[in-house]
Amino acid sequence: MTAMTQKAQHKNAQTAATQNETKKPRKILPREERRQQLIEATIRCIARDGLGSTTMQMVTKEAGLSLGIANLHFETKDNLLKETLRYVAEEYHSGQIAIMQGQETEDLTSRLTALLNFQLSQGVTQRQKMAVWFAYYGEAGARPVYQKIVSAWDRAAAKQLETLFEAIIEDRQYRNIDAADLAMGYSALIDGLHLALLVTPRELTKKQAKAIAKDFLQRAFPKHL
Amino acid sequence: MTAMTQKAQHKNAQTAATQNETKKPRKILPREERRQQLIEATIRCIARDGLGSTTMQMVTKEAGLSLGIANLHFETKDNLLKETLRYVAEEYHSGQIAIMQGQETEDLTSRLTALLNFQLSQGVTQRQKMAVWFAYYGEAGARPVYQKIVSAWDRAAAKQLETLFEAIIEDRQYRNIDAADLAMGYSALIDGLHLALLVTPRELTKKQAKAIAKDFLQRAFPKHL
DNA sequence: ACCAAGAATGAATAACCATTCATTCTTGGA
DNA sequence: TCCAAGAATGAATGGTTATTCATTCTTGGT
Repeated sequence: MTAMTQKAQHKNAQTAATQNETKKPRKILPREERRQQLIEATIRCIARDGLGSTTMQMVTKEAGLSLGIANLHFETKDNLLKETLRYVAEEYHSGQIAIMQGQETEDLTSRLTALLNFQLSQGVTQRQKMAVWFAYYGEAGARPVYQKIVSAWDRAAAKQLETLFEAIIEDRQYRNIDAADLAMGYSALIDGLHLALLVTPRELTKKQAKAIAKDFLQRAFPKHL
Repeated sequence: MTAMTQKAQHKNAQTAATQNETKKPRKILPREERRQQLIEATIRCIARDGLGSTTMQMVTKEAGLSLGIANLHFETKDNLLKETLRYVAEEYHSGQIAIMQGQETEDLTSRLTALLNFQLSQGVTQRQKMAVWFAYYGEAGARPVYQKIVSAWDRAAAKQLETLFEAIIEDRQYRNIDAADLAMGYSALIDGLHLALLVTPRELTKKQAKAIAKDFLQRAFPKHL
């Protein structure tokens, strides 16, 4: 390492994210923008190659940047992965919560269908997102940090769903229904459908998944659906 | 680092699996026995440390054996992981199938509850098993091999469940129920409950999970449950 | 136009890990 | 009892990866 670094000329530089070309015009951007860029590259890598075999080299190349940049903005790989999970968890859960407590409509039925449509929407059910989601769940058993990141959002969403179900039960006086249990069951059903869409997409279309989820709600709340 | 790594003598040797003691009596066993021993050690490692950070060193130490033994019996790490998944998948799915097509009872209702009790039994829902299960699902998006290993069993179990539901529908002439969709919904619910038991065990007991699954079936087949 | 601050780069480093294989040990058959 | 077959061991190897940091480049303020 005493010798000068003579980098010679290798200028094949393919910046995958935004298709650049022959050279490499170094660009300086604000911290937050770079972080976002790296998080999104990380999502793409995890979806394509799995959480286990995603490397810094892959992520930074996917982002069209240099190897050292991830450590510059996230300190460690571990941090980058945690921030990526945080981003995906926040996107999904805050979307749900917004619908459930949103003022757009007081109508309980349409709020319910809006929730269902969001949970099985194109945006949420794209392979990329679901792959990331389950990659983290797969490691959650061994990494309490991941559980902690998700659990705060998760609990909030569960609470909201329970409240919504309680309102529906009250609205038309359903009998022998426990809002908490039903909410847990519905959430589990949605998770299970996401998993099926990811692992066996041949056996289940998104349309079918929606029909199945709607069926669940119809059986529970026949007076509303 | 050109010098030899002279880590001297560290003979604390703890063979975690079967608590051995001071020395190390080498033992020779038939191939199948060793393979099983290593698969079980692998399961424990994946559950404890995650699929991503499970190393050969950990697995062989967990089994109380030497580093080279896994390669001796499984050729590669990749193979060991595949065989481990195959073992877990077979155990779970063949258990289900045995119940569904078993001759023990012709009674549809008790067959249904037997299935449910198995799917949420102590054996199936122990952290160790579920952690392995979801660790593999997490990588399935990026590793078609894993999908293939599970999919054959999965399809068989799905077919059986559909047949069972068809028989139940026929038995008491339920109307407006699609056996295939309902079977898919039920399977998704069970998967989702397994996930919840793994990731948020604080929010869901096994008893609760059983109640929720039974609830689903009761709503679908009120004349049977 | 110029320059200092600091953003970006990537070669080098140090650590880790799967796999190999020379050697040691075990055991069933003679 | 003795020995050959082959099971088990673990140090060594080669490849991969996260992380560091000296160097280069960009840009906003003057």
